[in-house]
Amino acid sequence: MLEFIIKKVYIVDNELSGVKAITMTQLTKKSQGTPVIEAVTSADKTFITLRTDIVEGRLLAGAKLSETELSTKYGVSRAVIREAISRLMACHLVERKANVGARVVTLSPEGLIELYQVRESLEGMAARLAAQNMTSEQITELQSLLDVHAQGVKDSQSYYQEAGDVDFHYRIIIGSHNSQLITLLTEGIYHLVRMYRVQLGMAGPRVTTAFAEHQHIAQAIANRDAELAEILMRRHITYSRQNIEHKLKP
Amino acid sequence: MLEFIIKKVYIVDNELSGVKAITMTQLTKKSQGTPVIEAVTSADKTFITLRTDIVEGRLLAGAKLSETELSTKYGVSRAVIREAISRLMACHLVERKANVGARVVTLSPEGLIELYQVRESLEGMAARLAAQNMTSEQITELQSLLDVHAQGVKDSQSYYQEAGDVDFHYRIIIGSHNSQLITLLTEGIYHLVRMYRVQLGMAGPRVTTAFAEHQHIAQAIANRDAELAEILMRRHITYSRQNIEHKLKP
DNA sequence: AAGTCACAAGTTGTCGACAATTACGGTGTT
DNA sequence: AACACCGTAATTGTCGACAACTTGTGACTT
Repeated sequence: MLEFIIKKVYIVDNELSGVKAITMTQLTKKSQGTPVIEAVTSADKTFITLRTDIVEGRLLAGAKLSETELSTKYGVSRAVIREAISRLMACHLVERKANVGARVVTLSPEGLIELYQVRESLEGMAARLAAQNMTSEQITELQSLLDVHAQGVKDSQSYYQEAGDVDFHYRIIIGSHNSQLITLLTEGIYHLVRMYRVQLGMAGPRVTTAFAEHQHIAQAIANRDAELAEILMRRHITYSRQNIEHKLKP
Repeated sequence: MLEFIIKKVYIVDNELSGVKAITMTQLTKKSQGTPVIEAVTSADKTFITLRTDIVEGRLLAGAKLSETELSTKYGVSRAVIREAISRLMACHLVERKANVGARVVTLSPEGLIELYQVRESLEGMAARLAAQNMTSEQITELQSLLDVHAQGVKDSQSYYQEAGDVDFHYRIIIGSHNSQLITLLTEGIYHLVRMYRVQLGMAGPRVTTAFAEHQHIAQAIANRDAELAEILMRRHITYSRQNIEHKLKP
C-alpha cells in the first residue's frame, strides 16, 4: 500500500528552470521538500541541457550552435534542436540570423550594465508588490532564511555566495504575486544575469554588505512599507551594478 | 562610382514587429529614410500574420491553434506553424501544453493590472534613462511630435488615440538607449497590452488629460531631470491603470 | 446508475530527406 | 598583389510521414 499524496502543483520551479509544462494530474510521493517539475519531452531536456551549458559557461559567448552537430551529439532529430534553440532565443540567450545560424549571445560590459538597470526597475517593483501582497507565512519564511544566512556569514563561510543571494531575491519575486513579473524575471532576466556573471568573471555578489541590505529590505517588507521596500531594493541592485562597473573599469 | 548596391536589408521595425532576423551584410548608405522591414522566411510571415490576428482580436482569447488546421489554412508545413507558435509563446501571446496544443493566452482583468504594474516599472526606468541618454535631436523630435498632437487635441479630433500615445511612449523607450529594455518593451509588453485592450474592450487611452501628462514628461526629459521624468512617467501609467480598474469594476 | 476500463480517433512530438540560401575557396583579371 | 566573379560544399528552411500521447466514446462491471 503506497502513500500517495496529490500535490496540486506548485507551479514553480525552484530551479528557475522555466519549463512549466506541468500536467496537474501528477502524483508525487510525499516529497514535501521540493516541488518537482516534469519536463519531459525531448525538446525540453535538450533545451535545459543547452541552457545550463550556456549559463554555466561550457558554451562560450559567440559560440555557434550548429543544428546538425548538436543533433548528432545528443542523438536527436534536428527538429528537436530547432525547438530547443527557439526557446533559447525566447530567453535571449542565443541569437539567430536567418539562413545563417544561431550563436550564443555575445556579452558586452555595457550589456551587463543595461541588464542591471532593468533588474533595478523590475525587482524594485517586485519588492514594492511583495510588501503589499506577501503572505505572513512567506514573510516569516523569508526572515528565517535570512537567519540561516546570518549563520553562514558569521562562520565566514563563503556560502553566502550565489545561492543565498539568488534564493533571497527569488522569494521576493515570487512574493510579488504578479505572474507577469515573475515569469519575466525568473525565466528571462535571471539566466542572463548568471550567464553574464560567469562569462565576465564576476564571482559572487558582495558578501557581507549585501547581507545587511537584505535584512533591511526584509524588514521593510515585514512592516508592509512598500515605498521603502522598493527604494531599498533599487539601491541594493544599484550598489551591485556599481560594484560591477568598478571591477570592469579599473 | 559610389552607388552602393543594396541587396539586403534593413533594420528596424518601427512597427514594433519584433522580427529582426536581419542580415546586416550590406550598408545602406544614404537610405536613411524609412526603415523597411523584411521578414521573409515563411515562418516569419506566418508569425506576423498570426500575431496581428491575435493582437487585433481576430483570434479570440482561449482559441486553440491547431497545427494541422493552420498548416492547411496557410498552405505551409506544420514545421512552419510550429516555428511561428514558438515565437508567439516567446511573446507570451499563446501558451502551449505538451502533447495538448497551443491556445491564445486567456486574459483576466487581474492580468491586465499586473501588466500595467510591469509597464509602470519598465517605462519609468525608460523615462529616467531617456532623460540621461536621449540626443538633442531626439528631444526636439519628441517635442515637435507633441506639437502635432496638440493640434489634434485642439481640433478635438479623436486622432490622439492609440497611435499618438504609442508613438510618444515608443520614442521614449527608444530614447533610453538600453537595448535590453527596448526589446523587452517593444517585442514583449506592448503587443500584450494592445491585445488586452482590444479584447477587454478598452478603447483608447484617456485623451486630453493624458496629453498634458505627456507634455510634462517631455519637459522633464528636456531638462535632463531623470528623477522627475521617472516619477511623472510612473504616475502617468498609474493613472492609466486606475482608469482601467475603474472601467472594469463599476 | 455510476464508475472503470479499453479502444479509437485525432493531435502533437519526432524523424529523415529535399530545397533554398549562405559561406568558402579557387580562378581569372586588372 | 588586390579585387571581383563563380562554383562547390555546407548549413539552414521546409516538407511529408511515422510514432507517442491525449481525449472522448462506448461497452462492461459493480
